[in-house]
Order: sequence, then structure tokens, then C-alpha cells
Amino acid sequence: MRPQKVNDADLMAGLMSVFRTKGYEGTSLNDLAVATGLQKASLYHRFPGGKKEIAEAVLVYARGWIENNVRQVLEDSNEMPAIRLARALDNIRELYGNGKETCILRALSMDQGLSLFGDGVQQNMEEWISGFYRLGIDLGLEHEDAREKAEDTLIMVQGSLVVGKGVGNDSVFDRAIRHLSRLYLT
Amino acid sequence: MRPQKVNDADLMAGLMSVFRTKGYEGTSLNDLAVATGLQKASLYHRFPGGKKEIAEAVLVYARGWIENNVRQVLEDSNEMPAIRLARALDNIRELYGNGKETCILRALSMDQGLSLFGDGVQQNMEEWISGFYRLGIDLGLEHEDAREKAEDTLIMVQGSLVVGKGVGNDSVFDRAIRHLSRLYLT
DNA sequence: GTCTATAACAGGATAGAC
DNA sequence: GTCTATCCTGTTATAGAC
Repeated sequence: MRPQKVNDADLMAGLMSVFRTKGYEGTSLNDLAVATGLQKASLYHRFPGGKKEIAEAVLVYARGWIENNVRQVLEDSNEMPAIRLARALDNIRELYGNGKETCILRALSMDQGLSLFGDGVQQNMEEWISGFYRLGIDLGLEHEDAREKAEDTLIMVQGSLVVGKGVGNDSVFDRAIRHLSRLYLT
Repeated sequence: MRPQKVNDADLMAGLMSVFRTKGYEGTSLNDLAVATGLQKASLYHRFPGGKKEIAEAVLVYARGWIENNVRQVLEDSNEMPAIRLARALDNIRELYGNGKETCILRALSMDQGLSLFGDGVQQNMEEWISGFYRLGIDLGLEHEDAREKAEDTLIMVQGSLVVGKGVGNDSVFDRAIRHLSRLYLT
């Protein structure tokens, strides 16, 4: 067998990058091939299920990222809550390129996306929410309160990404992230 | 000339309905033809520019809706601010089918969408924001405060639509709308 | 103004050589 | 494992009758 031209990590990063900017219907296999440096047929070798399987794999990859960089950071009981929050928000800021990038969950939850990948999207969102929920609990919030605040973090991030892009103003995302700090630390 | 089979208002409503559920790349001219009851060639007769021109027309239609049902309601100086807010939020709730529908602005701001329709999306969002800005000013807020609160209304609505769909829970949107009442009336 | 029919092209997917 | 070449379907768009 020939050697792998692109390793799995780079491959997934490249694939995710395309899907999140162009959406599911908007990305062609050609786009994916160009972005990764592989030919279409090579992508089919790695993902026999084609475009659908690739998008599913991207969602698994994204979920791993959220687990490592958001949930585990927020649940790390060795650190003070304020530190955990600051670190998680830094990671989130980086994930979205300070608001310049869009979210893969939003990109894959249009139309077909929702019916095809609804489960994966939901799992990703719940991973995110459960991390912030735990932070809220550790800060002494009641169950319902912690749940709603956690949900609000995702709402603010998704909303600010949509609006920031729409009005063409990066500061919308920045302000949302700063708002999330205050949401917990007061 | 033959009579119009579908009037402009019904036509635009049907076209918008497809675009906002399937996204720009996700909707085919066939989808639009089926939804409106016209044939593809008839759509080209009304919109010589094809799919792109149709999406642009939908954005103009959406902007008119926002102007009538959000901005003008919020700026109606004959009513108390609390009444204006309640009415605008009711209209917004209806527009999004209590959270079951998605937003045309989000649907048309993926990828191609942003480069093709960025201006239209921005105008729609600014129409929305300017309405709430005026409400904030009338309630005695300072310029910067009113601007941010107005932006937040759009962020919360867009975010709650994304998250509500993603986690499959209608109450997310409901709670966001209730939150917007409290945001101004305290 | 709307229709049927069709052209021209792009996209997803597969075959088979290396 | 990756590549080139190809198939086939669906898509945008146009031509021309009514």
C-alpha cells in the first residue's frame, strides 16, 4: 500500500474547514479534494460513504474538540471556576477565529443537514452545554438556573456569530464573549 | 398575455419559505417551482436573473416585513414602549413559527450567500436593530447601551433558533423571547 | 404569462491502473 | 493509498409553442 499522503488530523481539519464555511449542500467533493490535497477517489477510499460519511466524521471530530477544549476544561476540579471559564472562553475564541469563522454545527443544521446529522449536532451541543452546566453547579447555581445559563452561552455564541457576520462587525463576537464572563462572575 | 397564475405576495411567501428551510445552495429551481405552483421557465420569466435574483427579491420582501412588523411597531410613538415591545415580539414569534421555522437571514448568509447577498442581509439586520435601538432610546437608555441591547435582541433570536433546532427543543426560543421582554422592562 | 422540451453543465460516485 | 478517466443523475438555464 502507498503511504498516506495526509494524516488523519490534518485531513479532518481541512474537511471541517470547508464544511463550516460552505455548508453541507454548498461544499462539493471537488472543494474537499482541493482543500485536503487528495483526489475525489482518494476521499472515497477513506470514506466509502462519500460526502455524508465525511460530514458525519467531521461532527465526531468536532465533538472531540468540544470535549477536550470546552467540557473537560470547565469540569477540571483542580482549578478555580474563574480560571476554568477563562480558559474555555479562550479556546472558544480561538475555535471561531475571534468571530471570523462560522460554526460547523450551524453549517450542518440547515435543511438536509438537520435530517441527516441532527443527532450529531445535538450531541455536540449537549457536550457544550453540559460543560457550562457543571461550571454553574460548582459556582452554587440551582439546577434549572445552571441549565439555562449553560444554554445561554451557546445561544450567545451562535447568535453573535450569525449577527457579527451579517452586519460585518467582528466586535459583536468579542462583546458576546466578554458578556459570558460577566454572566458567571458576578 | 396570459393572466398571472400566482400573485406577487403569494409568490414571494412561497419562495421565501423554501429558501429559509433549505438554504441557498440547498434549494433547486425545481423546489421553487413545486412550492409556488409555477414551472421553472415561468420563474425565469418573472426573475430573468434566475436563482440569484429570486434570493435577492426574497431579501427585499423580508426587509419589508421587518420594516412593517418590527421597526415601525417599535417606533410607533403613539403607543407606550411596553406595548410596542409586546407587539413586536408577538410578530417575531409568529414569523418564526414559535421557533419551528428558521431565519432567512441565517439561511442566506452561508458561504456564497454572504458574498452574493451580504448587503441585503446586512440591511435586514440593521432594519431590525434600528427598531429596537429606538425603543431603548425612548426608554431612556444612553446611545451605546441602546445600541448593544438592540443588537442583543437579534443575537438572542438568531442564537435561540440555531440552538433550539439543534437540541430539538422548542422551549429554547420561547425562553429567549421572554428574556427579551425582561431585558427592556426592568 | 405559462408551458413542454431540451441544451449545457456540475456534482456525486465508481472502475481500474499503479 | 492515490491517481486518471468515466458514468450518471440532477441542476441551471434557454428555446419556442400556446
